[in-house]
Amino acid sequence: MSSPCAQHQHVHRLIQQPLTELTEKLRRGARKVTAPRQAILDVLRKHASPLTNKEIHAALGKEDCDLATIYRNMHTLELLGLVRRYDFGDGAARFELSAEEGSSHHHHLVCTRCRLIVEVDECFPEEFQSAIASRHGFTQVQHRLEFTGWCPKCQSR
Amino acid sequence: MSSPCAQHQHVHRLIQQPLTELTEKLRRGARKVTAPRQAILDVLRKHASPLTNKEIHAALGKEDCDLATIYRNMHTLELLGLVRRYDFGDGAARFELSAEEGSSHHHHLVCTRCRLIVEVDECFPEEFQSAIASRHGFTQVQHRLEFTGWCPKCQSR
DNA sequence: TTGTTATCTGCAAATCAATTGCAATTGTAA
DNA sequence: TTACAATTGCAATTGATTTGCAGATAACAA
Repeated sequence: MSSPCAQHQHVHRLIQQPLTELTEKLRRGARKVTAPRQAILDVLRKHASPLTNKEIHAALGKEDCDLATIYRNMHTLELLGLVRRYDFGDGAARFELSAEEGSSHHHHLVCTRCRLIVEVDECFPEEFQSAIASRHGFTQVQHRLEFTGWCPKCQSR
Repeated sequence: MSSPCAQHQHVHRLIQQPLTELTEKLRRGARKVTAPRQAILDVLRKHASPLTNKEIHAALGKEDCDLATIYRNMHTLELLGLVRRYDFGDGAARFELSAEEGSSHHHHLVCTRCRLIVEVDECFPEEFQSAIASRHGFTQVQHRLEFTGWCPKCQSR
């Protein structure tokens, strides 16, 4: 789990880019710290709501990269636990930095008319989840909780 | 909204097919009771887990209809509240009869390795949901709660 | 620095779920 | 039985996501 040769790696990193938890995780997973990956994570850091791959692509400025590269990287970043994937039911996956990377664990309230997304802190009780998991013999259980409705502006429609 | 001429309609229905809540709702929504719709609902009645459109299509026997017809009908049936749509994150929507149509309100625990689906009765507390809705000024708020993990058989993988 | 190598990237083509246009068919109400 | 809107089959299309492949590039050791 920890770096095998911290001193040597540290020197190396200082030369190339600032040491962050991000690069730490990438390297631990034998992944390269590439320009597209840093650019994608930068975009996510600057946005409060989860973004689609297309939105991420549009938000990349001079650090532009191929859309396919973004798709591939979102899988990688999700696998390494750097981003969290959401599906709000409109056909496009959305991503935001995972809890360990800035934002805290939370869920979303989505307006089904205008797609406004609001963060919600309420969460499904952990003890209930454990009970469900053990009752069915499941491990590695996580949950996904999403709220949908009409936001104030869309109610008169 | 209510039947304009209940007596006449009743006779009519008895001749064509048994009066059910299904046909009742279809007619209330000015929808026709067609063979594909009855066949789709029959398939859903016979299955415990939510099915994809493709699975429904495959399960239709002699009552086969075009896949596009199924897609169109799932929208209609969802709109009328006859079926409930789920998204377990593997790219294909799934459907099951809604609470009023046999099954009770519940959520799912899905194995991310073999796609085993188990029903879960635990639910997000109603009072919390109301609080969230009013705090953000939303109305028509519903929630989607899904659990994912590894089922007993897939844990050794 | 330099070389080696596995990982990445861009580009184009391919998938796959879901949607849509249109002409023919069918359920409903009168 | 008639009239008409709703529905269907079929083919073509859309839009998100994936994949094959050849040419870069980051990581690491010499």
